[in-house]
Amino acid sequence: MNTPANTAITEKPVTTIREIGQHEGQSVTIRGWLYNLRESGKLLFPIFRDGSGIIQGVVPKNAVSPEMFESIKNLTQESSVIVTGKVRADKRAPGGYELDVTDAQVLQRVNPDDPYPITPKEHGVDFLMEHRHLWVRSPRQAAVLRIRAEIIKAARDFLDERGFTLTDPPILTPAACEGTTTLFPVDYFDEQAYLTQSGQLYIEATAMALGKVYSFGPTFRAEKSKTRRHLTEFWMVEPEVAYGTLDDLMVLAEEFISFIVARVLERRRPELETIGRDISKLEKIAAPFPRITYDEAVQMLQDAHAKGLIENKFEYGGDFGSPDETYISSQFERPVMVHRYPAAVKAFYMEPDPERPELALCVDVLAPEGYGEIIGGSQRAESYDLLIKRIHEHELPEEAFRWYLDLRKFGSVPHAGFGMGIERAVAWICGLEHVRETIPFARTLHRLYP
RNA sequence: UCCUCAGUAGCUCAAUGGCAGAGCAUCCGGCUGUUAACCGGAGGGUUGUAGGUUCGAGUCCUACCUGAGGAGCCA
Repeated sequence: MNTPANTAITEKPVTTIREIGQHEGQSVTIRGWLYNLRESGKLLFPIFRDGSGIIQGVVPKNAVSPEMFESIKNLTQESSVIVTGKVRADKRAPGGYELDVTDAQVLQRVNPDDPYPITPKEHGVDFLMEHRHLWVRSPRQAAVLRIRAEIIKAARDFLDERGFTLTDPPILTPAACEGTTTLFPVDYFDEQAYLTQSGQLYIEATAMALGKVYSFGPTFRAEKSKTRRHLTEFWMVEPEVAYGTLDDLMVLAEEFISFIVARVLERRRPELETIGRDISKLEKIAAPFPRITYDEAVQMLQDAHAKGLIENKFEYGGDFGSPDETYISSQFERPVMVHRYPAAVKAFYMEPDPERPELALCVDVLAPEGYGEIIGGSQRAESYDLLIKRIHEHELPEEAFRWYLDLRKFGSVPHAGFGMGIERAVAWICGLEHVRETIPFARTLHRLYP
């Protein structure tokens, strides 16, 4: 960090607030922003943040020049500043250390006539989302974004270490995986293209080439959903395994999630504490996860209705609604894997259960604490004849799936894969109310700005 | 698409149909250990928009706009 460019500004070692404890008793420089300023007569308490943490500075009037004292006293919230001072351990400081400020170079002072809008007070959702580009500076939001990054790294490390190859599917696609009403259309020269809903069909192709593959990227759904679990643009990680079966997939899913949670607990505990997550709930997350069939889940729901625990009676054959998923997941402390749904309510590309062909070899992983479905996966239809029949049944354009059907003509094998929604996983692991806080700039039904 | 709720100062919110207010933020003043500091003072408003009822509307009625939560659909 101590490059010539930095030493031009100051001769003291440049450090971060996170690592400032290593410099106790020394004079150091930190580069950041004013988070808040308290004063008590001839004593100033400027609080600085630098992206790594927060530290309180102390400036007695008689310790610095009158000009320096005035300069710090006139600092406004979020003014950028390079601060030099001596690191001192102090029991009164929340982070354990304070900085006895000797110098503060103001790069840009925020104009008090147009002050920083996000004050250290309560704000509403609409206001914060309108100022998301500034809201990300808040300690809580910064912690969530660090955990998100850790979850993504953990997901990729897990797959990379197990012999999966990252193969990036296209974002611009000619057709839908599922219904066309949920696609975002874009002009593609003289043709109509759509933003991808899932990389799945493409990674089925690369799985036939490379064996074990995954994709990680943005996906888009034009669903008019206004709930705490929905974004129109969200990120998915999707592994796909040639010669994989539904049973293989469930083992992969539970090990995958367990690895990610363990990694966050290992490396992002301070951030989990910053956001006030109940860590004991995460410490219970370890494979194996409970597995129940769709039939068993339906029985649970009908028993619950009989006992008056849930409002609506669930009819066999339908897909679970949000309240149903919440009830099922609330019965377990670990994620629960629900498998073998009726094929009629699932996507066209799923392999039927050979023992009960009306069921699909699929699995949904429901996160605990009511966070709903974080993973959906299946063994894929293997036979050309079945697949083309399903494409027709779902009234999908056969022409657009010509290449996909080729995969069943040229060495078709059993294969399986799943997709995990990053934002829902982050919301669950962080214990957040809404997925909009799990991504730097959320795209929701009514928000395209900032 | 449907259901519910909300829109008043920069922000968070008050105001029985009867003078539009408080806290925070901003500005001025005070305080040598403050922890969303505190104390005193100042400035700051076309009450989302358009109609209607009424002696009188922030408040009641209608329509619309914007946002939030939920349903459906989904990760």
